[in-house]
Amino acid sequence: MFEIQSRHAHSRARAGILHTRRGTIRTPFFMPVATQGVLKTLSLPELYGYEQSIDSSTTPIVLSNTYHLYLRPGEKQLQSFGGLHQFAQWPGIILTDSGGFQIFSLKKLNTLTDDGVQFQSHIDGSRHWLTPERSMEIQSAIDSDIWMSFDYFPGYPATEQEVEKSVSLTTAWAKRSLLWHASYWAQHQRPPSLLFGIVQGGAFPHLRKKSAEELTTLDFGGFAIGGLAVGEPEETMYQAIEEVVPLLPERRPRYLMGVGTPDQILQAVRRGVDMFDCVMPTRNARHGTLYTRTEERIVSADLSSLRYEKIQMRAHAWAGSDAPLDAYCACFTCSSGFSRGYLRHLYSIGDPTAARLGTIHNIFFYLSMMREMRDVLSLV
RNA sequence: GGGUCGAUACCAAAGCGGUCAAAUGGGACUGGCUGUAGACCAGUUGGCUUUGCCUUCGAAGGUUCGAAUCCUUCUCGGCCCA
Repeated sequence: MFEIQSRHAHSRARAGILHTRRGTIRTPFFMPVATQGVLKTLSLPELYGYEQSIDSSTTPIVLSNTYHLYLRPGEKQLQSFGGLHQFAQWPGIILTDSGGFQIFSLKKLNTLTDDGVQFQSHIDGSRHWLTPERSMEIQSAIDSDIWMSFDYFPGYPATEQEVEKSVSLTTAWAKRSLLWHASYWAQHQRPPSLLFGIVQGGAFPHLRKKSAEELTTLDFGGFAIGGLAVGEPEETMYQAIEEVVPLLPERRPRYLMGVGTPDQILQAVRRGVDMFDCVMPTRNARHGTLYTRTEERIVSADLSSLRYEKIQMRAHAWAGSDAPLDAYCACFTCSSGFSRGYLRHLYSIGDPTAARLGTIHNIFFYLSMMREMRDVLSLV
């Protein structure tokens, strides 16, 4: 399922190939976040084309979300369309988050029990139960290719007691997720989806260890590190990664959930992480922050640093500027010849086109950066 | 020419004797966004030697302990009558 192709001489970084039922992906990779089956301003077929144009040797992938798709359009519609791939016209790979993160991000709207969570919809206030089994069931309706087990993350900061509870609940729920997944695919002839477990434990080393040890006794297709980049110091996050990675099986992909900035991704790759997702490139694009290269290559040849700038497109500094957004970028936005002055104008008047052009560019930046990392790792 | 209403910070617009450097919008400027509820949120928007001081509410006078708020004249604008 996962093959390691090469290892970096000066870090734990590795290049590999993850086999899924819908194609293979080269690692390390980044998944754009299409929570509700769209990349907010960009349709999935558009994204597919962009992903392919950046690296044709790997299958495009996006992340989507169980909770959000359950509320709208709902399992029935997803099933009648034959899953999210057909519904959203996405021929690539889909990884679905389990909805566990929404226990945290929508915590004012739910009640936790050992069995699962009762959510109050953020849309109309209606009440819904989400359990490990329901999460699996919904992911089966979405028909995604990589499923995440239903986990519980208490937020940060959290007391040792709260984190302990999140670890034990996450392990219990991981077992239930795994059981459901196994029995579901035993009854179906199609190639099965992968199921990943999620390590919790917050900033407590012994709890991270406990969580990793408990989960790795289970037969997951990959392992995620959850509950990081939520307000803790960056150094704490790196320490947690360094503690957890050696406890995870070498022959399974490692996924750092929700991370992060370009630098954080590089640092995590160096610490042995293979997969990432983050709303940063897309949300920042909508809000006017764009990433640009300062040299032709973003990633340094020794995988030690990145060369880029983060710019505020709304800033007065760009008013009237005829400079290109990013002279080294091949994305639609950059190759169309728009000046920074014009792009600033679009952000300034609040036209949705600004969000679109910015999203295309930032996604290109992130995916190009990952491609460069893979290229560097493949050369060693 | 007569009458009448109005003139407040970048714009619009509250305030109608002290608690006003002046509500609220908009605009502008700065930031922030990390398994996406939120194409959003936050801060600043007269000056300074900033727990306070100075200048400001069309202009000039005046009343008052105290005026953006009351009075007089003027300037400009809207409306009505000639």
